[in-house]
Amino acid sequence: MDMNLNFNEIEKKWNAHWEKEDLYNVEMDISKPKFYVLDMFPYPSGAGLHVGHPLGYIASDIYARYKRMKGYNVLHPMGFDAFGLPAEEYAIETGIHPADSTEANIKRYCEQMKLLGFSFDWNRMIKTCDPKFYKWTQWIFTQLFEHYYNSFEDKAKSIDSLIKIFEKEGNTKVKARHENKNAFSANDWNLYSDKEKSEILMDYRLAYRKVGYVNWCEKLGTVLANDQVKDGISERGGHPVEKKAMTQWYLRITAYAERMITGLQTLEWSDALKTMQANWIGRSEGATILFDIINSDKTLEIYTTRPDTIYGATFMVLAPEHPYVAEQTNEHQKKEVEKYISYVNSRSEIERMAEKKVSGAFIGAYAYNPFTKKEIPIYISEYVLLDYGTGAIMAVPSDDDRDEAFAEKYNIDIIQVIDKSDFPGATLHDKVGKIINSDFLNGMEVIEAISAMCAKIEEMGIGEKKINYKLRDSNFSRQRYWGEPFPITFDSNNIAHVSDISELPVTLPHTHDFIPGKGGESPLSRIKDFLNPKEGIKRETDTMPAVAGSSWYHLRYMDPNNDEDLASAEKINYWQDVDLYVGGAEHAVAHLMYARFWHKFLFDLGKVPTQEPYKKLVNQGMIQGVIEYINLQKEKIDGVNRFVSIEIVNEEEKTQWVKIPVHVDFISDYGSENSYLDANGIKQFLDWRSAYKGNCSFESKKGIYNEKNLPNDFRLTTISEVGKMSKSKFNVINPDEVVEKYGADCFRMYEMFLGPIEQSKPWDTQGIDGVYKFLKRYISLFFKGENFLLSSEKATEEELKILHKTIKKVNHGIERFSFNTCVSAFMVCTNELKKIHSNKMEILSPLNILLAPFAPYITEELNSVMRGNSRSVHLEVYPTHNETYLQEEAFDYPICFNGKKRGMHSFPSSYSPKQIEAEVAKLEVFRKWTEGQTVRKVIVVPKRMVNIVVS
RNA sequence: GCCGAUGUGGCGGAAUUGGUAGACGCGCUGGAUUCAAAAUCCAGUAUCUUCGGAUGUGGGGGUUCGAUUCCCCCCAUCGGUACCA
Repeated sequence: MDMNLNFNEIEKKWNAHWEKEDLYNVEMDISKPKFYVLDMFPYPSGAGLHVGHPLGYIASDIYARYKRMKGYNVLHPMGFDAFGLPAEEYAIETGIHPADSTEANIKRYCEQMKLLGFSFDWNRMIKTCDPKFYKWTQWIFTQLFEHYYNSFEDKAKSIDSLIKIFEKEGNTKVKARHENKNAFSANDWNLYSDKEKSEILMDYRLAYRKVGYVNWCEKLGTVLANDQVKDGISERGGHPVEKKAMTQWYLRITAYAERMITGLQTLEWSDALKTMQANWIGRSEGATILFDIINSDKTLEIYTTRPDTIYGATFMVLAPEHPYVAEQTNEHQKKEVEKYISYVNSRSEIERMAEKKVSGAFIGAYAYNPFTKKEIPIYISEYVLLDYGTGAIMAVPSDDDRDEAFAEKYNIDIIQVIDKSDFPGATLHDKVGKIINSDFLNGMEVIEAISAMCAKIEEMGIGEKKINYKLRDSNFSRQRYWGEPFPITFDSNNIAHVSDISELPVTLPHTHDFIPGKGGESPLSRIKDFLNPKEGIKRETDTMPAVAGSSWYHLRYMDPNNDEDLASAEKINYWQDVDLYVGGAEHAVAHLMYARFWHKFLFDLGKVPTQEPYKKLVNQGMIQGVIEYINLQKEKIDGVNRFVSIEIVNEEEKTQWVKIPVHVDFISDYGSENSYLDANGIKQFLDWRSAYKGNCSFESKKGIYNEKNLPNDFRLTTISEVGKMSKSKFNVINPDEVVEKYGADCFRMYEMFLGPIEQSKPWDTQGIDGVYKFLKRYISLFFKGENFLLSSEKATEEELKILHKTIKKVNHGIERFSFNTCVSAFMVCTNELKKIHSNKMEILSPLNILLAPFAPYITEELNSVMRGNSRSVHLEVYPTHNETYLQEEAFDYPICFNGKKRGMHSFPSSYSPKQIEAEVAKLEVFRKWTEGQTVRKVIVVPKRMVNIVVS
């Protein structure tokens, strides 16, 4: 072995070795406790793995290796989230089939990941686009279709059992999550046609079809989920999005809203994430109240969280789309209402978000306030949303700022009903104060009044307590090619049927005609064999969204090749749930909500033994890239493009310049404040953007040059901005070159050394030399001169202290997920051992084991030389520290008076604080110091100080 | 607006969770080695200072013998979210 290790060589050697030995293969083993460490699997993008991806993978790998060495049976798999829009967009651009580009990207990702020495069990690799995998995604969908949510038992039950109830007693006694409120008897049910029955059942299913307003993106040719739309623009591609009524598949996630809220308490997730989820679900307690409409037999149902303020309700507001608008508007107001509705429809999503105007129209009808006994006008306004609550509100201008603004604009009475004078800091939203002007509620506190009013309306039979959620059922249809087909067929009556398990998977047909159809036609509808498998049978041609596969993939890793079940009961029972889940916070809502929902559903089916899929979750921060631009003058001068170094562009003229992004590969001093393009970089830039070739000038303090006469020391300073690493910003840094230069171990340790993994930070390689130096110094511990030489002498007390101190710090650091402090501990340890020229086997062997999860290659190599190729260092037991070596014989205690240091004294470190206190009192100096003062107390902080408090 | 997080040297960041703030690394300064460079090693590196100290963890107050850590108010940055009744 050579002291100047060739990292790339030993990486290749050990990778091959580990693969041959199948070192990281894991099987069920009931003799060991299990531990499941999971990374959010990546979407295999064309840009390859960038330096940000591995941040989480390295952390989870260290933890997985650590747990394995602690005696756990660790499941640590990796796979690919392979369905989705980007591959399809790429396919439309290039004609390359998504299956082919995805496969190529996966291959590249695998190679890159293997390079980094992760201990994944590659035998368990999964891809969501693999029919063997999506067979079970489809199967779960069939189960959602075949179940409804029984609110009485608070779990999903089969549709068959619901049909039996309908046949016996109709739907009046059924407590379930559904939308339609029409009641029917057993007799009614039995007389319904198949078509009618199927429509009623559809209203109960957990996977159902309905007409809904969806986010339609014409450019992408598909429907998008709410969280794929940002500011009225699609997250992917930035195209405009509009509301459109379409018949779509939905998943009744709202049925699980309550369980998803309560479940949060059991999770070891960050508070930030838990509140994000809680806000997304948006639970609110309130009541529905019925208001009679004057001169009509109809009643208007509203939802409010503040029934106590009903004496202040001076008008009603409906959503413009509310069904009553058409039937209750009187002749006189018709014109105005129609005008308002067309105004609302003309306003795009973006406009509505940008400017919130107070606007509305009176429909000419009145409602009867059952408490004030007054007739109050009914308005429509866009600030009331159709799909929240009942789509109608009682407006209390004294206690809601939107209602107040509306009342002011339309000159409606405002009646104060709450006296908040006892609560000076309280806002309109705070539920505090005394009720006034409210008859029987007068004098009550708000909280008290709410329950009194709830009781009253229930007694009067005009309303009831109700819990509402902001969470909406999730749209599950995409009119796209590259996704899981639905296991659904329609018969000649257009009744939907799910495929039997024997017919699964419904394979995605191979075609090159994957361009989205106009107006929401799915590409699959153009494939006749797929569309009409049999005479009179039509298949569903939409596909599932990308979140489908990732909602349950954690279970498939447990038993990835099972053709009989999504995973065998035995294996699910053994592996249970994910103990540690690591991934980016960008999936905080969508993916984690779906996964929790599906997991709970599978729990109801008895498929999984746990309520929650991911026990502990760590969100790694993003490693951002620096985007580099050069300045180009907007106007060409004599047909010449003028590029100017930023230090000579002055502030006022900034508007005359445009920023041209430059590929980071051409930049010198990348990531530093003074990054620049040198002459060579400019040449590369011109080869890359050949349109500028031969017609541009470059200017810096040095002077103006063209590409032909550029001096070698020319520098064009660039503008650096921190932003997401992305192919389109030309700032993706792949780990490959870093690994080639410094080695995988160094790359791993450097990424951990950057700081806490939860934090986002821009990538820079400024400090990587420090880690590289550390590794070289570490290796040099094992050498004397050029020769590998370790001493078998017994270790000294001092050496043992250094070792055990490090073991303690590293163990503690790993447990807290604070890997940067672990790396520091290794550096300190190496420096200290180096200083005393320690080269004892007894010290270096355990130290090497300690370092193994961080630097798997180097430690394996050293281990094999040290112990003669015996056993992989990764199969060793992780060292634990021995307290006795950490104790010092004596410790110098600063003696302080009221916190001020007055002297030092040495006490044996085995002394307890009490013993020290007694000893201090006996000291000669103590008497001298305390003369004439009262000693209030003596505080002994072990290994820190003795403080004497006097007054 | 609301919710959440963060704020410590020139920089990335430590601090055993209330106990000597600035570990470790980068950068910088000086030195050794070298014909020279790289590499390596050694020393120094918060600020002010009359060299005894004084001041310092975004700002202001509080609790405490003692606060980066706990409490209250304010400021800044980042992330999420928004007519949700």
